[in-house]
Amino acid sequence: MEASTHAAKKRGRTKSEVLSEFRCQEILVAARRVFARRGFAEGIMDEIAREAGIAKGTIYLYFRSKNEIYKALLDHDMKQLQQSTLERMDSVTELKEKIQAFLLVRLDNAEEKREFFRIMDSERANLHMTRKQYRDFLQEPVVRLATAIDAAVASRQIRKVDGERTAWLIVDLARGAIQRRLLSQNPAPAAEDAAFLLDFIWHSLALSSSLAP
Amino acid sequence: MEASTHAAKKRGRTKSEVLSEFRCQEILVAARRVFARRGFAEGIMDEIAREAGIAKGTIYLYFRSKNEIYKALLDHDMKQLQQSTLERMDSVTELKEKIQAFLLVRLDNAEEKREFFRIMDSERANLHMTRKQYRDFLQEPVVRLATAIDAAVASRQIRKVDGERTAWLIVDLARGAIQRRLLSQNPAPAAEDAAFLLDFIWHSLALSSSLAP
Amino acid sequence: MEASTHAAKKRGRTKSEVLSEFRCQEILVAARRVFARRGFAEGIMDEIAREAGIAKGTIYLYFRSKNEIYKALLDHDMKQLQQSTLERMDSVTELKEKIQAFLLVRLDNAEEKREFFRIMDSERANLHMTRKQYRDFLQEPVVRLATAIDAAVASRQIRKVDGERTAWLIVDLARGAIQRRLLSQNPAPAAEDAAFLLDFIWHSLALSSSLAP
Amino acid sequence: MEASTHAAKKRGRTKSEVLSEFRCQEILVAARRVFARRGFAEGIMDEIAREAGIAKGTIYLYFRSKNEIYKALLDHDMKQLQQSTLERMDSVTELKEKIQAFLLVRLDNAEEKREFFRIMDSERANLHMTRKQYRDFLQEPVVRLATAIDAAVASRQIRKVDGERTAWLIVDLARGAIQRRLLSQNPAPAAEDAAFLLDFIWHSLALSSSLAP
DNA sequence: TATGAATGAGAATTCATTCAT
DNA sequence: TATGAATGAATTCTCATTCAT
Repeated sequence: MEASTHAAKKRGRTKSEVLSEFRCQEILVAARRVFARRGFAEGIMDEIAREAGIAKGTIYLYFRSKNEIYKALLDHDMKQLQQSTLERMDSVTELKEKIQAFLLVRLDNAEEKREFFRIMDSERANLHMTRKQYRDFLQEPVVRLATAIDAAVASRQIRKVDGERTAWLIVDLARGAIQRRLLSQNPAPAAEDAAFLLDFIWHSLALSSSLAP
Repeated sequence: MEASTHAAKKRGRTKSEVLSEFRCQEILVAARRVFARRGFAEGIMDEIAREAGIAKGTIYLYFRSKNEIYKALLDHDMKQLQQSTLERMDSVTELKEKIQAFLLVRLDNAEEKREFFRIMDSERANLHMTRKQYRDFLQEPVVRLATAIDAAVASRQIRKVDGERTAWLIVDLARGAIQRRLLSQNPAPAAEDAAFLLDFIWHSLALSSSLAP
Repeated sequence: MEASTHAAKKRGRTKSEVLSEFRCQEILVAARRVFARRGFAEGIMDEIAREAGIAKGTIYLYFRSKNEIYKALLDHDMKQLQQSTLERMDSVTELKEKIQAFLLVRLDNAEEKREFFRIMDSERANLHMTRKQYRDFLQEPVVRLATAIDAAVASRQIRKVDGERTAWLIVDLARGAIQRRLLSQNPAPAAEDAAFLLDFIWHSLALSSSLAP
Repeated sequence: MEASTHAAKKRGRTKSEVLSEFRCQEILVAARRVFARRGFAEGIMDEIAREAGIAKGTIYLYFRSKNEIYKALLDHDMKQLQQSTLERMDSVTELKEKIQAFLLVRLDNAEEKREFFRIMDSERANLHMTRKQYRDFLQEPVVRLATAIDAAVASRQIRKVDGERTAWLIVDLARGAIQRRLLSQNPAPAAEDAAFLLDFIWHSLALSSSLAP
């Protein structure tokens, strides 16, 4: 895959290679819509084919089975979300900014990719991914957050907390916010939700709060 | 079982009513296991029957359809979780205690009822419940938390926050913790996770923390 | 059957014999209603049981199977219709009266026994009776009619026609009239339909009509 | 078949349309046989598939359900009988000829289409057609007969009778004759039965018969 | 004898996958 | 490569019949 992409850039891929990749994308786009609408079991191949504007049989030239499509879809979308999350996080330096970047990119994405998030929450997503896959998907941004938190602790910017565990809490808060946004008819602007979360989180991490007993 | 039959006779239920209810329970127990394993869609009825040790046709004496079972199951388990959550929360008075009660009861339950939580996270749970039902299910404890938070704000026990929004965050944190516990092989004791969450939340709510910019 | 009935008249049947026959009748009455409503395939045993006010299992103490009930029902009702038809026909002497008697008894019966007539027209009635049974059922009145027609021909009361064939036509006319009555919402009085048929038939049989070419 | 395919190309149907229609016909032919044999209720779809030499699933590419097939079948065959009946009746002018045409076409058809007539007599035919549909099916030829009868009355060709009622009698006679022919092993030639019926009818309608009291 | 819960074979229908064109 | 008709295993649900009480 990488090889052919690379070669293609240099001298133009063969027509059929381009076409082939294009078809794959078309199918995944259609499948994403259909799975998001119908779930997995009812996500019928006929409907994917119709939505992609090709014949049912054609799908099998590009994917071995319905399962395969599902997995490819999950993999593709997870990787993409992963990547844009990391990019945005790496573009800032301060912990608070990193947390904000994380929250914003997740909430924004959920807006654009309702479909993906529906799928991610679905039963099949669980059945199709191993636990390991699922953790890995979440892991990478958690590691960045954790590292940044640990650094902030070390430099006394925030109170002493366990970096990894805290990072997971941030992920949970983002996830919950997204789910509520998906369920609600007229969600508040993403930025507002993000701000509220950041405020909550930052208050918790702040130094020297004088707590009630 | 015998005990309950005995009790039933006193309160006037006929033997067959008791038996009938017992069968219903048996079926629901089996269904819970199977749905948690397989999700909603695949070859379920045969498996539920096998798991319950009865014939397929028998199921239809007690439930009109597969859907019906699913809904009964959701309804039953949600109500039970609801009830035990509210009981524990109502048994204490301070906000911090209420939050702690909420967290503990959710985490404990998740331990006992892995299956229910798997189902609750599944796609079908969303398809089968109206949004309203789903919100209502979460709502009640949220309302209690929100009320308690607002009261604590009023009496200057904690800083000024929006009660309802904050309550939802607490729910999200609990949910996330549960999911991670379900995925992990050897989760930490529930009490420990609860303590960590409570600490995080309470730091955030505390009065007069001096924040970094 | 005859034997036991006879004995019973003399010294009272045993209680259980009476009860048993009573149950049989109850079941047949219920079955007639249900079959007429639902046809055979959908004529569910549960419904018959409910309609008869007994338990489903009980039916099987009196009839070997659903088929058996159906056949018993057909047999019983056919015999009864047969008998009342013959009685009425035998109570008069003239051909015209006999035809009239036949028509009236059929149309009247259809009124009372819509249910039986619905069943008789149903697919199962055909599948359950051999052709022979079915002909036999119709045959007996046909024989009487045919004999009377032949006699009337011999005595020059009517023109020369084939008795048996003509008898069948009369049966057909009665059957058609009944079917139309069953389909119509407000059928005319049975006597009126019968009069119209008799008029039609009698004009056909009359002597020395001067026909158009 | 080839011929029709060829013709189709001229008139612009695609090959697949022709094929599709052909499959539909195949299925209907098979269904007609099976329904005539078994009635509507029992294990039909497998048998239709076997009889048509295709897989069960294939049927559902052409018909939405078993019911649909039944209705299509009824509709098709009724329309066809209707049409040939009317054609034959319209090709002659005299009442007597019209009656004869009606009788002949019905009896002839019954010969060719035993199966259709079995179905028409079955319980499901009644359940599937509204009363209105059923009457309409019979109605059209009845209207023609009735009109012709009324005209013949007006022109003093026959005695004064109610056109419509009399027309129904003719239909009943044809129906009865057909049923008897279907039940009998060696029925007389259709023409002979038709002649006998016509004779009976015509004697009844004739002018100035001097009736016995 | 009477019951009605339990049974399980069998029905219609769906849909992922194959394959001839 | 692309098609979409054909396939048939798998699924849910029904209901005549049995059987323990």
